Amino acid sequence: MVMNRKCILRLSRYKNALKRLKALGFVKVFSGNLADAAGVTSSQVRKDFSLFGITGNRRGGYKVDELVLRIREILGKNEIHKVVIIGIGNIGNALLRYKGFETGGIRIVAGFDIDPSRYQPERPVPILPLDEFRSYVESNEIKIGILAVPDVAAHHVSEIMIAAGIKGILNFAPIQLRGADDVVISNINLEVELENLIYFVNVADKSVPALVTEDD
Amino acid sequence: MVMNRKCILRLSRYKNALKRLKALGFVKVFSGNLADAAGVTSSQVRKDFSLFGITGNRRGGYKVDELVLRIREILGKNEIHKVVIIGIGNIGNALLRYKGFETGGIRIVAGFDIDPSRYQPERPVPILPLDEFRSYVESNEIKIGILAVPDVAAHHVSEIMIAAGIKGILNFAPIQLRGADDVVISNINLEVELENLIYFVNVADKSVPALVTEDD
DNA sequence: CAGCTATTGATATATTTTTCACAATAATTC
DNA sequence: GAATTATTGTGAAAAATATATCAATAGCTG
Repeated sequence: MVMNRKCILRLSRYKNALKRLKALGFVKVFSGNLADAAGVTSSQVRKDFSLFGITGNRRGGYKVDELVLRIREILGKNEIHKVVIIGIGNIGNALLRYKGFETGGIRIVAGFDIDPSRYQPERPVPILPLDEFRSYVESNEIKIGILAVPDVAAHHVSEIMIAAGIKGILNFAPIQLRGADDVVISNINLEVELENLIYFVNVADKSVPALVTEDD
Repeated sequence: MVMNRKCILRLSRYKNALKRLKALGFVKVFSGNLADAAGVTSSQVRKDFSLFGITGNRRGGYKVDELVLRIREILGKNEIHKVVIIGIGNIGNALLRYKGFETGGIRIVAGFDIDPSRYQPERPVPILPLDEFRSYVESNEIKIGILAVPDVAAHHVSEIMIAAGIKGILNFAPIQLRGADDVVISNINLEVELENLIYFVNVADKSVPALVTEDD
């Protein structure tokens, strides 16, 4: 089965698109509707679905509720997933306070930092010393962590995370971390993204054909 | 010339890798060094370079300083690029205060919001009423904007940005925005990224071969 | 300074990803 | 309820992307 990261990313987008379509009153959708809402082709939608064995009705499309449930199941979103953050600076703090995950089965449960002035162990989402990271992760069976420390610390901290048993890291530090054998790492690099925009805005200025980019 | 978004993203990463290699004392690099540092193959590095007419010396590799300068030139990073943010909530505020752009030629110059309690017009990086967005963008010739408003407002605000003359949008709202003809949009969707990690961590649990993902 | 060696740059090959095309078929119409 | 139509599901084709190969050659060695 040829099923890759991009395909999963699209699955998440389909789920989001479905949420919007549902809010608009859709009870069933056709691959074309979803394609429009998610910004892809209808072939792509059907192909993606076929990879995961998602089926609809010929001529009848897909029932929105069933489809959402099926996608959530594939994405493992029918359970709650606990997530921790290391590095409670600007970005880490913002993510710690970010609302809007919970509906989707993602719950940020704790933050960690080395700076004692940032500790807030009594809060509902506590900010704890980095020293306590490993025991917390182990006793709470955390698998996913967000890394939001300065670049110089990033590699070191990623090793701490992996040693503690974290299996998925969302990395905001501006260095490209590489996953170990059984650890998945997603890198989000704001500067790289902005550089990309700058590049394409510049070439557009030079009247090269317009460009639209997707994330992935 | 087959030059796509991914290729530009890699160019940014090469630049970052070069910065690190330089700090390590490298004066010249071979495609293999860069490949290792950036997590790609050496063929990929040379292919990317050839697309932009970047040349080295056979047997002599590439001179780090020249290479960095050339890449910066291609990315348009030898000038300062002014960036604005709309939506000074958690994320927007964090980005407004984020250090580490300036070295790279990116400067966040102002934030905008509809909530008067957030206005701070006297700060070095002022937070201004959204009403003033258009005139500010026009008189300061801003081309790049970060969109960090709640999902329900995202589409509307993106139209305001485009109407004001913004040509590149970095979108943090959890809906997939689509670019107009001459507007480039990059979507960063935290929930989608986390869902992705969750998926791959889950399949890894089920002892499927290990997966490592790259951003893009 | 002739021969050797490592590396680029370019072309060819392989792989991955997307789109196309259409048979199968479920809903709708008459 | 037969004919028609719209939509899925999938295998084949095309396009895009990445890797491998190798001749050309710049630098190194003795």
